[in-house]
Amino acid sequence: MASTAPMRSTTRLAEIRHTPGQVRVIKAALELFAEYGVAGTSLQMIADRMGVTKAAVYHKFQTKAEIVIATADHELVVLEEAVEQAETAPDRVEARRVLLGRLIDYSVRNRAQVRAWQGDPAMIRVLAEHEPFSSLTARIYAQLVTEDDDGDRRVSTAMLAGAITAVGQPGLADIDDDSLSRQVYRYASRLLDLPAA
Amino acid sequence: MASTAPMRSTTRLAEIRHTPGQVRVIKAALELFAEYGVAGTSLQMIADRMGVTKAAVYHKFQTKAEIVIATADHELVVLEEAVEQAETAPDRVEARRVLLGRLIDYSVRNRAQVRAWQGDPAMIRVLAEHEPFSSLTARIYAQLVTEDDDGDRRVSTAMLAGAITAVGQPGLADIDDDSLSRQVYRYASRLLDLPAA
DNA sequence: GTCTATAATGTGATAGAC
DNA sequence: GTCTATCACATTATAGAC
Repeated sequence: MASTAPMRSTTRLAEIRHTPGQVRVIKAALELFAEYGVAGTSLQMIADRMGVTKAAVYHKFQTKAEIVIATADHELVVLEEAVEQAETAPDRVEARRVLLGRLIDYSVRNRAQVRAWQGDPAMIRVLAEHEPFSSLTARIYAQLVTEDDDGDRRVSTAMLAGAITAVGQPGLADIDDDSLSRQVYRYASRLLDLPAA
Repeated sequence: MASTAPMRSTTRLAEIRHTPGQVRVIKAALELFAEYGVAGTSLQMIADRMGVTKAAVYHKFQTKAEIVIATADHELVVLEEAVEQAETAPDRVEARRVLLGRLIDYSVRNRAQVRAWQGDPAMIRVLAEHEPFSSLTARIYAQLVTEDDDGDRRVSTAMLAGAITAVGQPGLADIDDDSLSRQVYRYASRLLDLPAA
């Protein structure tokens, strides 16, 4: 938050490095996870989409869990940047505006992935034991929810998260990114009692 | 809707009958789907939870897809009743109030399942080809979205669906059903421009 | 880095006895 | 209704050649 020391993750996601070969695996895996879910995606499917064999994939990552974590780390870098920017904002309201705007922007521009992700039990299971993720989540919530909040803001924040990730619904596919972002931001501001932008 | 003929599903979900043995499979499957996702749940896991063998499960349902559909049908009966009630409401606003209230009530009281379900690619894949489900979805949206709506209400309705299903988030587990329902209803009313109850 | 080949196990599904 | 036993195949993962 703006007024207290930011909670630093022990590992900064942006510092995690992947080889070009690993990034190719990550991109293929991300598409498939969005389409079939983590549990519904096999290493054979990843290999097929890359046009190589399973053994070639295993050369870059030793287990499937590692691939899941790598895809998460790769995507969450954007959210890490967003929360870091919010943590330097001059006041709480501005911090929330910045963070909210970037969360929505990211979600809209990665609709399919965001939708598939959140709620995927296999992904949740892996991320729950992944320190950088829990740390990042805590930082985001620290910006959006004040410590003395009653149930109200906790509920509205949870609903906000659900509402934002709803941008991936098939029925909204024809709405362009900018227009959708603007509308989502407006409704999200209502939920958080923020003045509309 | 109140003013036009309701779109009838070719099959009424409430008329689908399951044997007691089938219902036991459905209950076990629902728990496991919520915990591991559809793709992450094997027939062996279902059998283990029931304390029987796989063959005993196959005696009640011939394929895994049938189990998935049966769990959906079993749960969606409640939503079918809700939309049927809304369709007999005297006007649109009242219809929306009724439907929204029942959707929220159902979601809150079945938090874990609702959260796991929506967004599970394997579930979506099966339901997409399942006529009673697409028919039911169409009826619900017909109540919540008017035909001449611009993007605005489509977006707010999508966000609403996401927001409601967010009640399953772990951080809200300590909030009791009634209190959570009330708060969600209040925020949901804002999104739909309904007068607060 | 990528391949073929293979191991060990899990999967959906079936046959037939009780 | 439930069981044991089994099938054909998919799965994660490894070994070793090129």
